[in-house]
Amino acid sequence: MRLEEAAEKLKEGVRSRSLVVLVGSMEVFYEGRASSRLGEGERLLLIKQDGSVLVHRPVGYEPINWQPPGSLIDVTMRDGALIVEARRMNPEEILRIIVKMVYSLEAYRLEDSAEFTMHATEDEMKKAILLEPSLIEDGFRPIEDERRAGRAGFMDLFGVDSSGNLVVIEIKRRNATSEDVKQLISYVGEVEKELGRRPRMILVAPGVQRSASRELAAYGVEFRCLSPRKCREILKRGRGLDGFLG
Amino acid sequence: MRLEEAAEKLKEGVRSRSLVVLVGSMEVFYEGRASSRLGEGERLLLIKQDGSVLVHRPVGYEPINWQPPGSLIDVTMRDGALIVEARRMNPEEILRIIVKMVYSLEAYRLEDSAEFTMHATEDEMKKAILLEPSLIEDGFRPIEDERRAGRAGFMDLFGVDSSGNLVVIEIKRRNATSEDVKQLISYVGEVEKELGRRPRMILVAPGVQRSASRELAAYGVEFRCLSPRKCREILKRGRGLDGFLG
DNA sequence: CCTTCCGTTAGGCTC
DNA sequence: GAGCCTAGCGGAAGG
Repeated sequence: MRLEEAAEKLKEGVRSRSLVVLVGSMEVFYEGRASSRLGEGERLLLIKQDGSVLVHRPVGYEPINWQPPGSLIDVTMRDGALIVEARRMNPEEILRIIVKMVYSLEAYRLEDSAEFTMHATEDEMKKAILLEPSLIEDGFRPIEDERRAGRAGFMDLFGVDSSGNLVVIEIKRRNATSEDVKQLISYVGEVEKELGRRPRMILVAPGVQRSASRELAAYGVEFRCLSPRKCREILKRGRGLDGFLG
Repeated sequence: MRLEEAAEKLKEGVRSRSLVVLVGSMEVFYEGRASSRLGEGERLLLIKQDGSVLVHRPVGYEPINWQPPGSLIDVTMRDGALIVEARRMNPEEILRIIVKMVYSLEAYRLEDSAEFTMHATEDEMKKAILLEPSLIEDGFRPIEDERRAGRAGFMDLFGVDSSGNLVVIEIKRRNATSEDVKQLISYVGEVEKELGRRPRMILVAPGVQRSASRELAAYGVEFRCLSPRKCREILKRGRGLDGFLG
């Protein structure tokens, strides 16, 4: 496809807020928070309906260069070259793409209003524990959700065990880090200040990083192995029974 | 395009390790570390030469669903539906795309061996300071780059001031957090243990988060405002003069 | 292989 | 709007 023809099609696609898909050979320059240069090569250029711009190389998950939604897109021919510029302010950044050859260029008006749902988040792990407190241990009773721990922040879960001891629970959907242990300890410090009793500390996660496991022992923090996946199964079962979690 | 025809073209594209670009209507299911569902809608499906898979909605910088490089891709027709599955293990995850309609489907063998260069990273901030140590203060002399601070990790920069005091410098390309202050303090603790002298602590960043600014004062950490952009200008000037930084 | 840290992080949520 | 935190973070570097 001739570059002049491509320029017109690109302009029209951007003007009509279409999804523009261009495959061709191009150079890319970026200047803003950082700056980068990418020599000529064959790539995919994507301009979305909201002004997002993505330059994808033939490999890799991530775009090599991009501009986030809301960028102002400008298509021009200058000295026989097809130039696509995407600007944003705050921070002021510019992405300049010099298209040398166009193998394919199409614009689409796509309709996508479908709902996206994501499960097995940290929040769902908490819901599973509330549904089945014995996941922590027999006799555990949750008392408060997201209780404030002074200036340390909010505890994931606060409850009592079968002996009446206070229990502070920190939930992580990924392997626990020493940072998570510290966080739990800081909560417990606040609770002790406030209530005058030192609670048990339980870290709930699918696993523990090695560095964190040392600290668990050092600070007397207990660990319960629980994965998001298991929680999801529990919730599914729970929903199947009465569906009260919606 | 008929789904059967698309399936054949997809299979061939994946087999020949091409970049496959499909625009059409599809549902998406993901199950792995988390799980997600996305109802039918019009989207762009990208399958890269290295087994990366990206599903892009018409808006937004990020893919709504994806699979990283190295995924095993499987294209099948089942009950009249075109199904693309991308699996990975470790962690075990599966992405399933049910294609209902195909508006466009092309496969490309792209050649892209161009070099990518990026400037104004944290590393370049350090180079700027090494080039102009007075950015820290008059009389500052850098001694060591990435000096080990016991088990605390590696200091960004280690030097002495005009009075002969040791100076530990931590560089951040973004606003400094209280985490960064803690990191700096832990380095200094190790240095003090090792050398028996307590160094000055200087945090270099374009700004400080509010929470961190309290800690700066509390722990006697000094702050120098320096942005990646300014560093880039300094390096450019330095290169312009003699280009010895290559 | 695992751990740690950086990113033009982006995106979401709170204040 | 600014600040702060999380992510199916991804990716790189180091051990």
